[in-house]
Amino acid sequence: MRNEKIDSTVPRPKNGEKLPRGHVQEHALRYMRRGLMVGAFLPGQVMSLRKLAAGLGTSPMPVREVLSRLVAANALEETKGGSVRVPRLGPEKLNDLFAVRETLEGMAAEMAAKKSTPALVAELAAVNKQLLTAIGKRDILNCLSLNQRFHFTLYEASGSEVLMPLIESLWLQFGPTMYISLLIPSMPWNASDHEEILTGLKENNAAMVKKWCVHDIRTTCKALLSVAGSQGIELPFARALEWQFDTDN
Amino acid sequence: MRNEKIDSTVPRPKNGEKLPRGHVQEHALRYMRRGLMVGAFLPGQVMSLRKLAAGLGTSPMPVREVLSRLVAANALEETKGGSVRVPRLGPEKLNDLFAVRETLEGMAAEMAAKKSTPALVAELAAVNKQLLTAIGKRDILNCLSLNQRFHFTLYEASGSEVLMPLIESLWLQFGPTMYISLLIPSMPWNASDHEEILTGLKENNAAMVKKWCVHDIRTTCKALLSVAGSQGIELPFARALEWQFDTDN
DNA sequence: TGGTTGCAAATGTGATCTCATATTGTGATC
DNA sequence: GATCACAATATGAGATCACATTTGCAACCA
Repeated sequence: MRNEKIDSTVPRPKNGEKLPRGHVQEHALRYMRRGLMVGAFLPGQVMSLRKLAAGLGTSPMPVREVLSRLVAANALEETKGGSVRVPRLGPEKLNDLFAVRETLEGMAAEMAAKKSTPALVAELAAVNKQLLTAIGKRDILNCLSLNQRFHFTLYEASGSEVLMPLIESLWLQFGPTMYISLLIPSMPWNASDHEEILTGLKENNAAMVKKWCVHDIRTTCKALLSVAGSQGIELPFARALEWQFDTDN
Repeated sequence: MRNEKIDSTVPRPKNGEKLPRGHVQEHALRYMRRGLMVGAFLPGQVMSLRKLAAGLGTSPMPVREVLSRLVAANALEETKGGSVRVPRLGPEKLNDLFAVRETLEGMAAEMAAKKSTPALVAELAAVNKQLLTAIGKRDILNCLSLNQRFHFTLYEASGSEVLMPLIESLWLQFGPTMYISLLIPSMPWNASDHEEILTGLKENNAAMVKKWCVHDIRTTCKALLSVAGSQGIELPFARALEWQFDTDN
């Protein structure tokens, strides 16, 4: 993953080429989701419709639709004035969120384990190897990205079209808070749970996979809570942050 | 609940009165959600942006935003042409959906039981009494509505702001299919599980509440599967149905 | 100096318009 | 009579506009 400056402008058709229907919206949605997941938008930050549209080089129209979807997915919340902002998660809601994560992702992990294939194990092992490398290099952004890829690859293997959107909604909710909070202390990254998950998959031990997946989630929750203030994550230098990220997913 | 013909027109301010911000959208959203829950929209039916807007007496704009949200909540799916339609649920997805229901709603029921109050039990008992009356009168529409109120009242008591939206998303997904399928046979309505839930609440037995809540869901799933074809619910007379419903929720 | 009021910029909402595309209906052809 | 092509219509996406409300800021008063 290259952390090069994003070209937020919507890719236009080169010269008289076809442009797919709903192309702008799709791009805007990816941009927003990626931004939320990678910490480009801070908890509490209000998103201006017009500014976002200007940043993307489009009219406010597609952005409105995208923001609506994100509000519906609880990734954003609307203020009394109709604006939307990134939710600030207090400890109690963080606990709620991660309790549901344990339930839902534990279920997905168990389902995935029951239909595991050598190909899946190989892919997960490869991702985890990259993750270990990123950890070794203290490359936090890649740690987060690869950790997400590991989990989602596993959950996708469950084959449930119902579970995935729900899990994605949860990740979008805690994403901004997590990605910001992990910048404060030097997070002691640890992929040992992932190794246990891989072992469980190889042994076709669904219960073991579920157990360590839940353990991984619980560990993450504790880490987040240890740095989360009562009013959610607060960063004195938050405003100074301006993440640059790319949109390839 | 009165099943009078809905006045789909957006309520306008009487005479120079204040009109709340986002009033039209809110009305449209309620209209759509209600319609999905009460079987006004059939699985497979495509929703035309302009027709819906015309029916509501507004411009397509608010409707677009509402449809976006419903798509994000997986209550609607978009066709290749960009239109949206009510999803048709096959048996496998129905199973998926109800497996997640068991997990999520079982969790909510358990949480609710742990913080149950006499007031909650009284309210649930009252709703269930109405439900029994509706069953006795073979008032299917009220059965569905009251059954929903029973479950949601229970889940709300869990106090989880994370769980509720997810559960609502699930209900919106199977709502149309369920409300249509229950019109085919004379469904043997049975609220005995609800009685067990009430007993469990009174005895502060969270495990019992969860157990019977899951049992209730599983029973519903079996009933749905028994009438669902391989391509989702099919009704020869589907097109002839035109439900009239009111929007008070 | 602290709180309040008033004005101006910014913002979201809803409507209207254009355009490219998808859908549908009709007619010609095999 | 069925199929395919083409035209007419319908539809969604995106842009632009108008307006009421909210927000932010600054001047002003206590």
